[in-house]
This record gives sequence, structure tokens and C-alpha cells, in this order.
Amino acid sequence: MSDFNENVYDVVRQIPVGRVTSYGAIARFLGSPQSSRMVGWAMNNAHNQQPYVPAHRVVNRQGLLTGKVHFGGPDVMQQLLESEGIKVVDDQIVDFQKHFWDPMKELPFDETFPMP
DNA sequence: TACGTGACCGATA
DNA sequence: CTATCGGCCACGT
Repeated sequence: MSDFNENVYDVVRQIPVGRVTSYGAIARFLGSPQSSRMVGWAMNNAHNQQPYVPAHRVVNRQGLLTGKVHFGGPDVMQQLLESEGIKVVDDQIVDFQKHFWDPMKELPFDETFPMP
């Protein structure tokens, strides 16, 4: 697995329960602001990863559950989020801004995530 | 080997 | 305001 993917998974694992972030935010944090699609691709394999990667806490920048179909069922992702206290209406996270977790601000650069 | 595709994003027209 | 377009890069034909 490439370093980029490893870092993506590591960041996603740091997302606190009940918070969410976006593909773009993760891409920016990893130093490739325009590689958000790679983050999405990484999520494609996320379910094979060990330890567990809470991919349901990653949505697009509008708070839209675009990747819900990859969770094995159309409602799985939404249920996971709601079980953590996040409300979802019409595949859209309610008060997205309020639950948003920005790794750029919350996660310090350290030996795990070297600053580029 | 080459080309199309994708759980995206930001800048234009 | 909506619509479209390029960029990013790993993977499967």
C-alpha cells in the first residue's frame, strides 16, 4: 500500500466520534490539495484495512453522503452516522459545519504526519 | 502499453 | 445563479 493511502487511513482513524471531515480537507492536510479523488479511491479499499477505518465519517465538502453505496447497503453509512449522534436528511448531514473536523487545525504535524 | 474511470474540488463562463 | 472543465494519480481493461 502506498504511503499516501496509509496516511489517509491514519488521518481518518483520528476523527473523533460524532465528527466528520471531507475528502478535500484530508488531501490538503497530506500536502496534495488537488488529490482529493485519491482520498476517495483510498476509501474504496478502506474496509479491508486493519485496524478499522471509520470511512463513514468522511464525506464530500457539502456534507453529502456520496459514497454510501460502497458500504454494502444504501442506508448503512447513514445509520452509522446517526448512531454517533449525527443527523442525516436526504443523504445530507444536518449542521455539517458544526460537526466538521478539520485535520489541518485539529491534528498537529508530527513524526506520523511529516510536514511537506 | 494506452486509455478511461472515479466515494472530489476549485476556478471560470 | 447553474454548468462545465481541468487537475490529481492509482487501477483495471
